Amino acid sequence: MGRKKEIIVSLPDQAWTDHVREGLLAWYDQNKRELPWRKNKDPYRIWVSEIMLQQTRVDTVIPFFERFMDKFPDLVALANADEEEVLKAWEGLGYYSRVRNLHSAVKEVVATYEGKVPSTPDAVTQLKGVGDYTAGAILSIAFDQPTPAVDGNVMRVFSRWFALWDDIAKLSTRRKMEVLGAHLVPASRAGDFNQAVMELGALVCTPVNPKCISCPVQATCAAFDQGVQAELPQKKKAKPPRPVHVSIAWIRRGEQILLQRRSSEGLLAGMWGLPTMENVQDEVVPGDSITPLFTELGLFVEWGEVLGEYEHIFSHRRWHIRLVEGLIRDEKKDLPGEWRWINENERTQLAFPNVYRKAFSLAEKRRKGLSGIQGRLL
DNA sequence: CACGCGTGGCG
DNA sequence: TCGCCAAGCGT
Repeated sequence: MGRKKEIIVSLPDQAWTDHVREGLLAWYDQNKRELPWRKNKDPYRIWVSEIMLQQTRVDTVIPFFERFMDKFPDLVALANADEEEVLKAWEGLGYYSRVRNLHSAVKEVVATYEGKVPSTPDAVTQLKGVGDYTAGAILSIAFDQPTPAVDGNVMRVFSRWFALWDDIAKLSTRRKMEVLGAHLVPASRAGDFNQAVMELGALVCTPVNPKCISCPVQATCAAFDQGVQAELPQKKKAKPPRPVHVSIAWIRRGEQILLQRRSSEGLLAGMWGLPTMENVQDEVVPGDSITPLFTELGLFVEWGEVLGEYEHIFSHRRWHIRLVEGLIRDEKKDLPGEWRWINENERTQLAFPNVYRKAFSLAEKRRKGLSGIQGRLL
């Protein structure tokens, strides 16, 4: 009563384990990709790469990682950087709280651990943004500790290898996989072994059309033996993104544009953007209305023409966007800090998520397009 | 446990 | 074209 649910998982015997470790490590030595974070075992570089790789493909991460390392070559450089500069380096990579957590954790390492990434499970896991997987990856890859590192790849590989039908979206399933991983990971080359399983998942044991024909563990794969590799892993389907109607305001004052820094919590936290309103499209009528949002700012805005409409899909929201010109009629007071008038040069210093970069290009294209049409008509 | 949190690539 | 996904974490 009151104790944790026991994890039941049958473990392979020692001879089998020794054998598959050898095979997998040999395959890894022959087939591993040369990746920028594999050049050395600097815990800082491993850490940054693991944060970037969360829910993100290797090919997407590579250029971001290179630029990030040029800008912040070591942990102290990152700790001393301004948050704006750090966010700018993450611009376009998504899941922006990752980098704010990383920045905060790196400062913590400077303050508490003399700038050295801690190497105990408790200390690493306590770092902001570092969960069980990332802790295991850092400890095994950078510090050669025989810790499991169970991510989506590993769960897919294990699900097939051992024919496990548990839903991998469940926490209890991941715990089970961690028990397996802890059993399989060798005392030496722990990091290579963990990366070998992930590399196998990325290159061979892929989500669709796994390349079983060239798989180094085919002979011991339960799913292949039963012909069920296409049905594994079991995973509950994600809910589709919820549609939302959003109005985005393009408000100019001479050469300047009105920008708003988004809240430090929630969607696109801490990023800069254009003034954005949900579910007010009916109120955005060219020629008349003034929204309450701008009234509070002492800003009197008349809606102008609709510059364009587009859609932007987040993981959980589908924004149906109407980009509307706003015409400043009067200004009463100074703007609060999260609001700024910015010209085009200053804009390049700030970090914007893609949804607003699309708005910029649409607004600017639209301006050129209009003058082009006018030129022809007149 | 379920949900919030981005983006780009691929079949 | 579009649904599905990819090296998760915080709450």
